[in-house]
Amino acid sequence: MEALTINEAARTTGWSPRMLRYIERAGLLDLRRSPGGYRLYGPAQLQRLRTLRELLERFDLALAELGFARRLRSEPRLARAIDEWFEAEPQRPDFIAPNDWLRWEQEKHQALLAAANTTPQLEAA
Amino acid sequence: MEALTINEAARTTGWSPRMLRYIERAGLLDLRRSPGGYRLYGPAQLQRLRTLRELLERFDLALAELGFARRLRSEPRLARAIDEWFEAEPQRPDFIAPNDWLRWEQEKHQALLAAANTTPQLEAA
DNA sequence: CAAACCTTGACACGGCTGTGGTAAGGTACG
DNA sequence: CGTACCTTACCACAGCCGTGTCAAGGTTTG
Repeated sequence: MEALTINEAARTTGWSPRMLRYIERAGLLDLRRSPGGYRLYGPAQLQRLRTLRELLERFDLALAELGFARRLRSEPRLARAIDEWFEAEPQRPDFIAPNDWLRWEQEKHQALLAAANTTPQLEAA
Repeated sequence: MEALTINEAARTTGWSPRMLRYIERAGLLDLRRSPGGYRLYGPAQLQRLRTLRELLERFDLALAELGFARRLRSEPRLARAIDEWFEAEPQRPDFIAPNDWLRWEQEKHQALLAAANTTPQLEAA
């Protein structure tokens, strides 16, 4: 049969079955299905799921953000419009503002980390 | 004085003062400040705010998404990592899945539109 | 100095994200 | 055919986004 069903895939990738369905729905992974409709996970999909996990963790990304990245690649007009907006008017309000946004991003992270620290955090069994 | 304070800027851009502060905080607009700390909006900033509004409407974007786009431009490693992820394994699970994700995106939009239709929707005065 | 305006910080609220459940019903396979 | 597994659909819930509003206190300017 050479392809895993959802629970098996869940076990070998670390995602919950629930999330595997969610990820498919979010357009981040296409799967084939068995004649009866079962999701089938082949080696490529499994690999993709593992790297997905790494990617999200490494950069603290959300699935929705990847979804947006995906949209950027599939809508060149959108990508161009955004580029133009950022490019326009070097944003210098006479005094270059010290990266206030970095602080803002970091606050978010700190909140997350604080929450994570109080959580038991299951290590790989 | 040649620079507007927040309420004046709000009136001429269509954003609420609240949102102007939010936009600054989200890192989408840098401003200079008066000696006393008042936000000062010059012509460049006002223009930027107007085009921002257009951009969001035209592509149905969220501020957070622009924030992410900004992050993409300022973190090349991140951008590369994401590119690689999407590039890897042409995602063909043997049968190319009919764009399920398009439907998913459209559902979101439909919900939004439905909501918008029941809303009075203020035309440019 | 006083009136009008600004600042930050907080509470509030609906809507979406990311998760976890559970129920009702179909599939796989010994 | 029965058991174990899968599917979709829905409820739930914390946390963040986009907004509004209000309070306490500083700034501007006549």
